Amino acid sequence: MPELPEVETVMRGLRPSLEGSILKKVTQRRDNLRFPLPENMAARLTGRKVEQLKRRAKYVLAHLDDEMVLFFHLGMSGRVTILQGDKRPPLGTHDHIIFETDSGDEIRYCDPRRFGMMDLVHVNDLESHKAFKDLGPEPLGNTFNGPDFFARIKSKKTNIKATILDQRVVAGIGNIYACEALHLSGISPERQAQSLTMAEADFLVVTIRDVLNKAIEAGGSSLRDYVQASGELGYFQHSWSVYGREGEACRRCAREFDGKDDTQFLIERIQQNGRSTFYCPTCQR
DNA sequence: CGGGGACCCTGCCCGC
DNA sequence: TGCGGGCAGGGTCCCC
Repeated sequence: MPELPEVETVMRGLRPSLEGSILKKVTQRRDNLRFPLPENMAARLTGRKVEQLKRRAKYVLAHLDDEMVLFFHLGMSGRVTILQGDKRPPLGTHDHIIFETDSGDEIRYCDPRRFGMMDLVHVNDLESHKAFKDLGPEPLGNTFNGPDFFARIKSKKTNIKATILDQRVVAGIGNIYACEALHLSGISPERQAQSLTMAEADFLVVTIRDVLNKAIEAGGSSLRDYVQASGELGYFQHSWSVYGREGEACRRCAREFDGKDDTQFLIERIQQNGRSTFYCPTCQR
């Protein structure tokens, strides 16, 4: 689930509990996720103060007071839960790492499939780390823009869907928002990336930003409820335009063909590079 | 090098 | 009710 907007929401949700707090106790319940966890991670983190939380692509980074940076990725099934006060349900099988702060908050990192990862590196080694060295621009930052994006894709023969999922091209987009952005922009996921015109590339950049920003807003608005209710971050309700809507009427066509029978404009599902793509063959060209 | 497929792991849902 | 198959929002590696 966690794509850029969800990871941003998780990071923002963690800030009140972690920024400026001291990690009083860290419990590590297994020695690996997708990759081995850092040697003696719990001991190395205990007593450290978290100075600042940041996000890069789909990673949350915690800058510590000893020039080290703790960072994690949620993979497909990772979740973070904040527990406060007396409400402390028993640990589940997949609660792998638990952080307790000096103000009494408990943060649980849970990941059933263990496609997530966590690592601890010196701040000077961050950019050269395997996780970050090949990442493309942040889609919501200034370096992701029409001209640069167009230049990056102009020689790519692969389809545009796989291209915007490629973290080296632009960082943080996952399967849902790739489908959503292409739908909103009216571009077929099957188009070769190099076939996009400058105007189309430019518009796709705008729609990617738009889709991500709106999702972050939606996450932010449900975040307060989530933190208070269950403490669980990152999973909020959403109504997608195309994702998961195979066989249903295209909302974009329904708008454009207002008054006509919109049941003929149905969302289809295809496989691209081993993953499902949802799109409307009528309005995505 | 670019591109596509296999793979890592668990849970869930569906059809039989 | 049990079981097998397919599917899931991730990234990495390996081979062509």
